[in-house]
Amino acid sequence: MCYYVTGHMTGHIVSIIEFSGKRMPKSRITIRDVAARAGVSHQTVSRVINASERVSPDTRLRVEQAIRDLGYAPNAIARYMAKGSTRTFACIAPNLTDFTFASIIDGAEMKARQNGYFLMSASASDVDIFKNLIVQLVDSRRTEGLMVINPYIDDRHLHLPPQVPIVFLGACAHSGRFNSVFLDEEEGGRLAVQHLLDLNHKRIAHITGPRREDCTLNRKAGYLSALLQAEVEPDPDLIVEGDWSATSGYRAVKQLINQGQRFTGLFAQNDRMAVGAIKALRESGLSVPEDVAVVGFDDMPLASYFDPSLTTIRQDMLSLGKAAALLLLNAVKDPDSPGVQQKMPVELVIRSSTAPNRQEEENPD
Amino acid sequence: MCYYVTGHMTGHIVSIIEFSGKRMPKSRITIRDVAARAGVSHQTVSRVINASERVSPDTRLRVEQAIRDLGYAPNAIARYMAKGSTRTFACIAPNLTDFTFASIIDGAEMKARQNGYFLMSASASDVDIFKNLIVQLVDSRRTEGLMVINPYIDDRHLHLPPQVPIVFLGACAHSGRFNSVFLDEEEGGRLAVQHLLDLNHKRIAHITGPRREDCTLNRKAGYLSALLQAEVEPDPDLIVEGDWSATSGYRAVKQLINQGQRFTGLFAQNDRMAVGAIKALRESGLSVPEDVAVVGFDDMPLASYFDPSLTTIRQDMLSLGKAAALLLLNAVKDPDSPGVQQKMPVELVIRSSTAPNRQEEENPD
DNA sequence: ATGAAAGCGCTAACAT
DNA sequence: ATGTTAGCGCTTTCAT
Repeated sequence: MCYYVTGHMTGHIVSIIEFSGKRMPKSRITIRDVAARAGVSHQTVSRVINASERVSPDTRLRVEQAIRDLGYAPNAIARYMAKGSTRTFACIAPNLTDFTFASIIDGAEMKARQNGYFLMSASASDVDIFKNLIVQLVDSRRTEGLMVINPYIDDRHLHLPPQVPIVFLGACAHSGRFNSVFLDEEEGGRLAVQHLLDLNHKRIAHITGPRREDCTLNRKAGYLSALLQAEVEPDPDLIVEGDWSATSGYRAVKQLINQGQRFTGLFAQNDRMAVGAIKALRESGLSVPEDVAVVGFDDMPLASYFDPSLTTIRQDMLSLGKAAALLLLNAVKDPDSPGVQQKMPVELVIRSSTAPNRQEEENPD
Repeated sequence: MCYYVTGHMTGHIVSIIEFSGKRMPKSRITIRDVAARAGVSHQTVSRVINASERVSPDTRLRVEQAIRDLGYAPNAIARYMAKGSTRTFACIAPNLTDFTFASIIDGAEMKARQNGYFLMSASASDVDIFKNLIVQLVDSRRTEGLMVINPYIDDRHLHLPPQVPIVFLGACAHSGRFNSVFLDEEEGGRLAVQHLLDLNHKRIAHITGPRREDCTLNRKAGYLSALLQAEVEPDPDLIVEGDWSATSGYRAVKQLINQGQRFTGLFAQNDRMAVGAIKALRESGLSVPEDVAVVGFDDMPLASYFDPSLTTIRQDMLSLGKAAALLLLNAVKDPDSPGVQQKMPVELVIRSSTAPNRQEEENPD
């Protein structure tokens, strides 16, 4: 039951309703109010709410009662101002909508909260925004630790502040000053290509991410390493650079086909490009996996619902986020602890884009 | 170039690197340090950093120089402690990974930041976590405003605090105390079904979301309204409840088919269920759109890359988030302002799941 | 076991 | 135009 008056189709402000049931008078119940009511000093109240040592069971009860009576809740700002700690971490990502980023943030937020920390997340599409965020978040001491997702997509890693512990996500830190949590990208590439080799493919095309990103290089290293090990000569003409978008995967395949390249296997560095590639292959009259077997990377949501369902490399982004939060928590506890580089495992998920008629093992959603 | 030592396959901590380039000595440069160096009172420094009124150009320069020399940055906590304002909003969603939620958060964060506010986001999978978050965020005055995504998925809307302005996202507030920003769900349902009717379908199946959610009811109202207007008698047997997951869409269709229901059109209340439904249809030997035309809802990422590409209802979640942030900003400025209910437009996107051989208008990624 | 005093870093309200 | 005095709501000494 909605009280708004209509105005549909055009969208936008529809109606304004009764008075806003005026909010409470900025409830300013402080530790002193509680103290007064309990007939103790404000300090005793402080001791009680800090679950601290020596308070007589009797007064503790009285104070607790007063707290309940007054509906008192400690002011976190004042508290952390006195302590000099905000119990807040921040996470900066290129955007918040990419599901891998979102999963990382979700995981990190959970783990942080379990430990009494909050997480502010912000998106920085370019370096200027990033620099600005650093000032707002770190220089002004709003946060005690920083998570940076994809620090190497541009020069942002050159603008990191010295005051707080930092953890990189999705890339191994090039300097020991920082912590990092990242996937075993190379192993992922290797698993993907090994799988294609096992299916007897020799000419395996490769669509990479943007050249400058670490992750691109590492996945490609895995690709090369698998070929090498199988004694298959890599063909540079089969490697095309994309930009992670489905469209770029589509274009990459069109390009390969226009160039007359022959290949029966294809490894795309993410699922979106793989999906775009499959579309282009079909448009060219090639069927997947019969003519070309395709492997992606990410195991994105609904990867098993594409046609054909996607063989891909699976990772646990939630764990990545949790691990990052944990590193930050440790670094806050022990500021002189060394940077830790933590590599997370990946896993091959075989579906129909490489294995026709294979019984799907599950349909994650 | 990573300095870590190997340890691949198994994952987890890989190596520990050189000393952490010890962080700066908790730089505690305050307004008074600056004042001393500039030879003025701390209050004058405060005036300068607040870009405020009367400071002589001369002293202003001196102060600014001192700030630069010392690398001073104002402490946001202290500042907001003195002012009683944290310049922070919070957003609570069922999870952070759903792309619609993530888009809302991204949009809200941008708009908030443009206006000097930060956004903490947190996921609350159940009511207990939600209640706990309210205490941590609102009662302890960490935040000045609250965004709640999907407040009606459970009883969480009954636990909203009175101290701060609140905006609901994805559902119209049942009470005027709250603001809300929501889609024109009913219009979406109508557009979807009208489209199917226009294609001459009469027997149109409907897969809904969970019964208790507002959004489910509203989309269904649109379905019914379109049928009614076309003088097609709704058949309750064609309506099946899902849970938004692709699997539930799959099951819904299996159920309809097992019951021997006949239908040539299908409207699923979100794209994931639509995708699941299509899979089930195909397994039953029915082709889409020839035997059954399918419409989804959301225009999720890669919706145009499924096979067939998905006809669906598009919305602008980023704008939804921005609008919500704006409402909060207004409410903070003017605490006695009434609750605003803002309805956002939706749009039909026609692709091949209803229109065979249609030239795709674009391939969003 | 409890209280009093000082201060976290800043801003607001009065001085001058 | 600039300085002085009080806090914001809490925690941390240090007394008692």
